[in-house]
Amino acid sequence: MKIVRKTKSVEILNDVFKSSSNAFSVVDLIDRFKEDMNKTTIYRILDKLEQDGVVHSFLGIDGLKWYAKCHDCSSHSHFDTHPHFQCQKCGKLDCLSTNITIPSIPNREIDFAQVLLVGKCDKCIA
Amino acid sequence: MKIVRKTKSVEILNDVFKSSSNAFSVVDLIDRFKEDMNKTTIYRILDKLEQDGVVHSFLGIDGLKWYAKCHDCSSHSHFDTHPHFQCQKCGKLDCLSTNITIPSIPNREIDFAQVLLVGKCDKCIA
DNA sequence: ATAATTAATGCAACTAAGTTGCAAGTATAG
DNA sequence: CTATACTTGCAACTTAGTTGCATTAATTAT
Repeated sequence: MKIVRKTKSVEILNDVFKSSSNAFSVVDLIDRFKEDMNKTTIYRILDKLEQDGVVHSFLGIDGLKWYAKCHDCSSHSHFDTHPHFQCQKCGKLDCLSTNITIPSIPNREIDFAQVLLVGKCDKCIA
Repeated sequence: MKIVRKTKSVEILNDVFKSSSNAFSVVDLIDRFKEDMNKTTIYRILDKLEQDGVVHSFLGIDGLKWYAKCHDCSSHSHFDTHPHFQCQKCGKLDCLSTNITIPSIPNREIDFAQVLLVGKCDKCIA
């Protein structure tokens, strides 16, 4: 359920998120660390990091799973309400700091929201 | 690219969206019409209906593809900016009529947004 | 420091959504 | 009614993500 032992794999993945505020897709991480660890291990460690409140996860426009460092997540509220932006051209994805106000809907309990803005990033606009 | 011939399968799927404003997952539709048509056919027809501006598609919280009738979609702007609500307990998903204002982000071109609110529906709150 | 405990890992096999190529069927134009 | 070309079914495939189990390794107790 939580990360208990400091293994090499845990360290590697922790470093990824410590050294960058970017978001990373699991598919990218699997490819990037295919020499270092098995994809199963990656899935399992990311899952635990999320439960520990270190990262949060969400889906990109193609349904792939992405992870990024948590800023305001506790292990109780895993879900940021900040929007994510994905470039349709290069596929890159960022967390935006803009906060989104979630409308409250009558007769419904809203636990969290996923807001994905899709378009072109600065490098791909030209 | 577009629907050209009125086949039985096209009629069946068209009726689904004509007779209801609900959203339907492809997986559900495949199961529901497994006697009537092949899953490949369903994927292909839904794809065309979307290009024709009859329905719009989006991903649910589990990454599954959903379709719902378009209200304000033209075949040029396929993407509604209304939010979708999915119940975590029963899995049901609705289009909400509330409009969401998409923030504009400096140095980025935003083409469309996907807003998914996740929580409990009226029947599952109790 | 060493042994015992138990979590973490690798591997292979699996599941499920969605896609593709091709042969056969069928709606429509003429 | 025939020819054309769109549509369908089928089987095989791709890919993300999951599971079970035997093995390895981090941590705790001795």
